[in-house]
Amino acid sequence: MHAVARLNTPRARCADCPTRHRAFCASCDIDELAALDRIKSYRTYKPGETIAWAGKKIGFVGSVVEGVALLSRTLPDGRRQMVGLLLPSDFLGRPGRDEVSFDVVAVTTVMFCVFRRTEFERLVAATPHIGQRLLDMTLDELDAARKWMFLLGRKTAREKVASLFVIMARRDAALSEVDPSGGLRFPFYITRQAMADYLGLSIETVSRQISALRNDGLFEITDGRTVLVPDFARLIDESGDDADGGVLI
Amino acid sequence: MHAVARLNTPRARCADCPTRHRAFCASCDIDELAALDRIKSYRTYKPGETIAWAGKKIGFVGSVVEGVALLSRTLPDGRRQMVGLLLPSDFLGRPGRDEVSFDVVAVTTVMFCVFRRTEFERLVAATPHIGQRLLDMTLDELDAARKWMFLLGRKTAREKVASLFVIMARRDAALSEVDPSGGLRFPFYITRQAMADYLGLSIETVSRQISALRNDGLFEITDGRTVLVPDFARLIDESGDDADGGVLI
DNA sequence: CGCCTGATTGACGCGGTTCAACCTCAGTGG
DNA sequence: CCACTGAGGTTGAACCGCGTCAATCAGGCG
Repeated sequence: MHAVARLNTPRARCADCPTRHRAFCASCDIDELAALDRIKSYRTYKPGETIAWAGKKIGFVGSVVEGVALLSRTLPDGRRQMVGLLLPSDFLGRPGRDEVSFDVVAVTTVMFCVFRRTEFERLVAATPHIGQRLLDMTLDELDAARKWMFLLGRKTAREKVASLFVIMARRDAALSEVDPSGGLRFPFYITRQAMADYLGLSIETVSRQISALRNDGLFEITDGRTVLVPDFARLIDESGDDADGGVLI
Repeated sequence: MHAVARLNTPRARCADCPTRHRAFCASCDIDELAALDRIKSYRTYKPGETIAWAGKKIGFVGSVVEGVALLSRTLPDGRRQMVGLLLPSDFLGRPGRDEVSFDVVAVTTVMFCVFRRTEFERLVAATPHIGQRLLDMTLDELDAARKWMFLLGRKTAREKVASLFVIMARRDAALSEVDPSGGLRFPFYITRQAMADYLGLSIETVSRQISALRNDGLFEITDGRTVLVPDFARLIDESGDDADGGVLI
């Protein structure tokens, strides 16, 4: 489904894009943005829609403008592992290869700013700092993936669940620019199934660990969608990360 | 320890480097190699030596010329997870940041071709296709890390161990350019501890699974250092990867 | 020979999965 | 208005895979 209707909104101009200063184009100047404007288009996906299949071709590359998508791999017997998240400003696809390695599925409605792959490759070749920015973003993702590997390989169920709440709190605090060190409150919409896929656990274990952490006073869940953390430092303790910030993302 | 002695060997010239066509400099021309020759130096580390500590600064960036190093993270309570491998042609460090996120330890004697970070950054800015090559290599590493996440999160101990043998076989076959589909034979020097750190298991479980796979005829270990796989397809079956090649690295 | 490091094997128990029952809540339609 | 339904979540009970602890073994080296 193409977001034709949106092409006339202010968002259609790169200079007004909400991800203008974080996406692959962060370091582009006015002229370069104009060049992007000429070759980009928008594409949106509905919640649950598959954006790309593991091992299959996608003809485009693109940057998330709004919404959330996730990368995962599923075995024929049903085992599923989430391996990454696409948030606004994250990039999907790579220059020089036309297939993706993982299933990409929209969680919310997702809007991408997309380019034909060959056209984008030409652009990168002509605009070196786009490549540099992509390199920087990719290195950050690699670090995050490796920290995640630690969680999957070595943390207990309780630590995994606590880690996830720490991450969600951090991410929310980063968006709303609140200091997360004291008590804090944030919304959460993720299902138990998604948490389980993320953490390499079963949904039952996730549910039990959430109950246990709640009983131990590490957080409350009011009205089912809002988490309230009275003492963030205690939650971090439970997450099993050492002091120097070995925290995901 | 600096490999001063080696500076007069043929290897000291980039054009003769064994990683010439695979490392970050793969797409450099003669003139660019000459520029690299001018600012590079070599540095070697002994087996077991720590090359960099997680969260600490390293003043240089560099490319592995020979040997093996590994990236890992260890918690104060001793839990350890390997999160990556540095093989010849792999790159350590990143432009624009002077600390590493993981411990880097030499497994064998490792020789790096190193650059001062600031100098390397200038080089990347002046030579765009170096950045592009780094991006490509980093994207490959990211894919590998994500496949590894699947292994850590969802595979059984038996599948993990089988996967590791598949990987070692593939890597050896790639080096010696032998078709791995039939029976094959390759050396292995990795300790149980390293395998356990790699797979997110205990050494005892690794040992038991190796015995089980051996008893089931999936491979033999002659003389303690050589693995013999009579039927590679069967081993792949046991690794739990689906057909389309969801295999690490 | 004794020592040390790495590997194997067994016994045991715990943490997390599996299977299953039940609960809540939001639609939906009579 | 309430019964019905289905999806997501919680909780319990039983099982078992893997970690832990410990004993033993094999090989390399002084």
